[in-house]
Amino acid sequence: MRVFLEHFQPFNLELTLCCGQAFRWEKLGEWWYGVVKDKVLKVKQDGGTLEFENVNPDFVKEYFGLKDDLPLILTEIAKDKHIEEAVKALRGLRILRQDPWECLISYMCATYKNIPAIKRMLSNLSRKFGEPTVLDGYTFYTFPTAEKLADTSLKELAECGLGYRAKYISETAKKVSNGEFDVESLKKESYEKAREMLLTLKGVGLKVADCVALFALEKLEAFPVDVWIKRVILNHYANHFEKSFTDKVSLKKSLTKADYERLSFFGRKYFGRYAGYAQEYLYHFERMNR
DNA sequence: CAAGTGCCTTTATC
DNA sequence: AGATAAAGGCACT
Repeated sequence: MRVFLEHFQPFNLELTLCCGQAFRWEKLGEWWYGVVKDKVLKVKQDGGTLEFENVNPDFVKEYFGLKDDLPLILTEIAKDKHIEEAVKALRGLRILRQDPWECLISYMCATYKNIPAIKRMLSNLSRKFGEPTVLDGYTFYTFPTAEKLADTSLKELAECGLGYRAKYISETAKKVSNGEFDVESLKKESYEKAREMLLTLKGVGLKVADCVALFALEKLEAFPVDVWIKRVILNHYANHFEKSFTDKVSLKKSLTKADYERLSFFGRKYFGRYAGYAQEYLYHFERMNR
């Protein structure tokens, strides 16, 4: 099946899958393969056509953020020369609508890790505790359910390379599987409420909560601040803060809660209701330019 | 090649 | 409130 993209432009599949928001997509030959919920998706883009198999068109439009009015969003966030440059370079990058459970665990794994390491942890977890599905001769694994991870020993989790994250993930899996915590329902809540709820989980700080809000809960105003975004702000937006603040932030390697909130709040106010899009364009642009 | 630094941070403790 | 240390282990330089 295919979607003709004329009503969904701009869209760039490669950028959307490679910008570091999702960790389990791989390109095998001509096609991109990824597992979402219990399905293996197979996708490729030929210019103005998005071809896919194994899934219905509406799911594709939803998952790849094709329903977002990207021309409007890019116009709204293009507040200055620097982000204009990022938008120009990365036009077509969209925010995915990831599965909240998988996204939560993914970003809990992501703390203090680099992207290759995050990919390895998630691939280990899926291979060991997910369900295999074969497509085109390749074996893919669903992401393990909360029930499955709740029943997995800390030792087995640690063997996936999770380190100290294993106990937080185990604890969260238990809360989700026994119904004490409902990640899915946070989609219905406001950004503030969803964030507050996420922060009650151990292993979830401001950065992780903002990532889950943005990448899975449709809170496009969330503005996660990591080391890269901190760098962007110090290099291009320092004039929005007093010098004593930027000096302090650039000296210390980690952000205090208050520092984080200030930087994130700046992003939300300055870029507006689609600040999350601004964040992702700035993030990827900064990394691209090493 | 070795060794040091950095990593889409958070928690615990003071 | 804010500073500090610790927490896997791999990738990059």
